[in-house]
Amino acid sequence: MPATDTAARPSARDRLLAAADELFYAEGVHTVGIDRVIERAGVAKATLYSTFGSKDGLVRAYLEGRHAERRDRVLAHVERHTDPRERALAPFDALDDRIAQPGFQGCAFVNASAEADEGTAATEVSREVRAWTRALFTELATAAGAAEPAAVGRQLHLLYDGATLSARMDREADAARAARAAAAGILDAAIVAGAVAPG
Amino acid sequence: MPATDTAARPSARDRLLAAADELFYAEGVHTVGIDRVIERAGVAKATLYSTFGSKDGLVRAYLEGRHAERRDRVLAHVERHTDPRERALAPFDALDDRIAQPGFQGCAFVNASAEADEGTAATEVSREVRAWTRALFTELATAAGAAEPAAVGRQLHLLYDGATLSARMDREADAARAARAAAAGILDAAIVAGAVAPG
DNA sequence: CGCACACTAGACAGACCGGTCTGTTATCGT
DNA sequence: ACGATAACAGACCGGTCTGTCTAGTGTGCG
Repeated sequence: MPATDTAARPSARDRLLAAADELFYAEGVHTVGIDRVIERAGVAKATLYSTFGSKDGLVRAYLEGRHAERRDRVLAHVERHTDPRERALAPFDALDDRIAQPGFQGCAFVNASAEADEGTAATEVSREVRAWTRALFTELATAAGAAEPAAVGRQLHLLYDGATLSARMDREADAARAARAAAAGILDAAIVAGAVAPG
Repeated sequence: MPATDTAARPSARDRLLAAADELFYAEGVHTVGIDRVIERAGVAKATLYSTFGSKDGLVRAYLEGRHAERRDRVLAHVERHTDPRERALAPFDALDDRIAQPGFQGCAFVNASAEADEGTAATEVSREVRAWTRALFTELATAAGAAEPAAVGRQLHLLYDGATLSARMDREADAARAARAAAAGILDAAIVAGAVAPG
């Protein structure tokens, strides 16, 4: 168990994953070849293939790592609030943080699946991620007492996607805040409607 | 001038462009190689390079063709209406038509520039397209008497992007209609605000 | 006719791709 | 001390990529 060493060099797996994360996100899954990844990781090619099986396996691990990070970051923002309205808008604050980070390149899942074939890691992980995001917004809209939580959750999701895309394509730093403002309007209208027309 | 022939076979240029449009859009600019394009077009490789200079030149021509098509389609929908509110929402109807078309694969510009380097045709044409779209929404919001037309135009643009993305990623056929409903809410709130607080 | 031009077919170059394999070194538990 | 395990470096494979080049074929025009 070499990971037990104090202050030890990260395992080959971790170094591969870190290198893949940086290169794949910055330059694209298709653009970056295996050789660049193993060079940055300081790892032999055989180790990559015995660890991840294929390039697609590495891509899957990279995307699942991104998904876990995003989930944690978004939920952390949500759980800072108790007011359900604030909780429903919190994902936009999480996105705002992300956009402000140097090297922001948009949604890793959208980028990776833009030209991916069916049945590859990119399309499969993306499907999970999108389902999770949609469910989150729907839950938050329900908790906020929106009249039609499924429809409202979906509209929040549209704005969330639009902001991510605009931040990437237009390099506009305040895209998430613009989306948040629009989301607040939609949400408030739906909450009022829900209160006005109770069961 | 061989194009003068009645019912003649399209020129090599047109066949190349048609083949590129189908293949690049369906499978991606990176995925599809030159050989597949020239095979489908029934054209020699030398002809491609004497006509477009490089693959990137062909990609540029493909994307500019997509831009022209989109511009015409959106403007046609806008000009069906005289009511400025309906005009501002018309792009969502145009998008709804597009999504319903078989083989819809999302935004060609987003897909092409997902993993494109700076300075390539994909990033350059995408920049133009996005500026045009933003200007359109801002104009339409202004004409509709929205209180803050720049902010409203931007929010409509966010929803437009989100709907395009969701239709592609989630295969939801009514994404444009959901976005249109949200846009209508935002627009109406802004028009009321504009009327309530006049110059 | 003869010339210019646009096109076709396909070999070729040089780089890069994902993936396999060989051989070596170091570190572990026993 | 010893065998197993994991990692290393890097050659190698078949295939694909963009782009160039040669050579031959029609076709319209003066």
